[in-house]
Amino acid sequence: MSGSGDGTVGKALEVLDQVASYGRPVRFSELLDASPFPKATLYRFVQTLTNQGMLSFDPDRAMYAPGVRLVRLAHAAWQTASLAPIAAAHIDQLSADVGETVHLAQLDTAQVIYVDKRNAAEPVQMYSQSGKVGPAYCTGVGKVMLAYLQEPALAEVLNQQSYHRFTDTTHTTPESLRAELSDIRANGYGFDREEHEPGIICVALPILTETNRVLGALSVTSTTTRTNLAGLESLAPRIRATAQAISKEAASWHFPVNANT
Amino acid sequence: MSGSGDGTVGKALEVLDQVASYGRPVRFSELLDASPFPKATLYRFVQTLTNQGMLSFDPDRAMYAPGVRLVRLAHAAWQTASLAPIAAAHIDQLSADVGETVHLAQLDTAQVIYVDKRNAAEPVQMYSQSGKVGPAYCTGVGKVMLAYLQEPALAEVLNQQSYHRFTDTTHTTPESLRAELSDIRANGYGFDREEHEPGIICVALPILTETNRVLGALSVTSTTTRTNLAGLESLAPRIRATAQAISKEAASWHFPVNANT
DNA sequence: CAACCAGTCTCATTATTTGAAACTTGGTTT
DNA sequence: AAACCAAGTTTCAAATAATGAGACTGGTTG
Repeated sequence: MSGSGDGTVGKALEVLDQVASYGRPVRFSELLDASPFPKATLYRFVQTLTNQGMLSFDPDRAMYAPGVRLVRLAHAAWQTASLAPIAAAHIDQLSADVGETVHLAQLDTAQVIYVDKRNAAEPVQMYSQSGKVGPAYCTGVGKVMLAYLQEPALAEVLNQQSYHRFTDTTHTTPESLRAELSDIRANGYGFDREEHEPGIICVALPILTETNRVLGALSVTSTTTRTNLAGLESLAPRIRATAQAISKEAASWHFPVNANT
Repeated sequence: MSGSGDGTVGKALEVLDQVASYGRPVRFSELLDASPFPKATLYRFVQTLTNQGMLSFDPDRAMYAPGVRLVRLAHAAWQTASLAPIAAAHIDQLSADVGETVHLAQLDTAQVIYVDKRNAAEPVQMYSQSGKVGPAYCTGVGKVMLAYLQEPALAEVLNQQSYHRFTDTTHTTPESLRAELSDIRANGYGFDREEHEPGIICVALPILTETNRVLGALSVTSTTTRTNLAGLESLAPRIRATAQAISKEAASWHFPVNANT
């Protein structure tokens, strides 16, 4: 009942995603080869998106790329809908205190989107860092967000995971993942046990509303050469304080809904 | 023949823009009041966009905001279609050399989008800076980009400007603007003569392809208390060098279009 | 409890999307 | 220079999806 199937708009956005997925300008024919749509249909979508500014077309090379209008829209999204502006000061502090890399992530349907990051060494967030995506089933931030999803949605999201085995600790079935999710709910935090990349471990905590809806997640990442899970676990209370501060600020932040007229 | 009129997709994107324009979460009824669409139609658009992840809906407050999917798409756009990644090193250098604020902008139909910025004092680009928009007719970067637009498009873009008088040097008619555009073509650079904000002046140069298509623009901004137009004019050759370096790099950057199969 | 309002849903009508196929363009082969 | 080929563009009747007035629902107000 969802996925990529609502009407013409859904199909057009599917095309947009496809173009974005190449990470470089693409030819029409390349898109066509990989597209479920017939030539004329795909062509019309690409035309429409282009003259809407969602795609840009380089006439010299006959190639399409994501358009600048997206940059404008994303600015609005990042400012309004992401936790990043609220969280910025808090994660600065957190990163300074723990001396490790901090990630701030949100859930986009079945994927994790990193909306901000603090590198312990080089404490500067760069635009190009925001917007990166990752799998939900094998990252710390992904799992803690899944753990607090409500049931109709959770089942669907679990189905959409790829369960690709990156390392030998990666979850490869919805069942084993589900089991860990209830552990996470019990503890209030979760780990990445080198499930995505060997040598990389993290602790993650969810950022929840008062009604326990998931807003996002925080993680502190390190390597097995510098610390271990117990070491990271000891940071959980400190991270929780940050998560709660962010949540509290988010609750009071929504624009004053002033009385009508 | 253009504007916001292509089919269902165009209308849906119009709604998306509308939501983004508030800069805060909005109620359905607020959107409805300001919308050309009838209730049921607007409702369907908002639903579709929401379950596509282009909008997010906060069920606690019954409000819509731009969705995180946009952040993901914009990452791709910024990386692939904007000059920012290519230009970064060049504008670092430029900003250091001239000791003033440098802007990198691109044209989104009729508006200017700032895709990167270097502040002389605090030399760090922040995500939240990228994506800001401004008027084309009264900014340095805007005018130099308009100056190199080809005629069918130029006429249309000139029509879409608001010609709001911000200061007493602001252009208020397409004609006076057109006149300045030909000066700009003659010189190869343009100024902002306090047209947007009193006390703020800048020099701007276009970034062009070999075929003279507009890729973007660079500007160096200062204040009337620190310098004057002549002072800024003397920086033009230095800025041109940067613009050319960026253009050259952009030309060779497009992904190697490797032979098929 | 009646009136009201925001938000949601229905369904016959209407307009738009669809896509096979034909055409155009520009480059390459024989 | 004719024939060929691949990429991109346009056409048009049939199929499908969008439209929007109005009905419905659930919560709030006087």
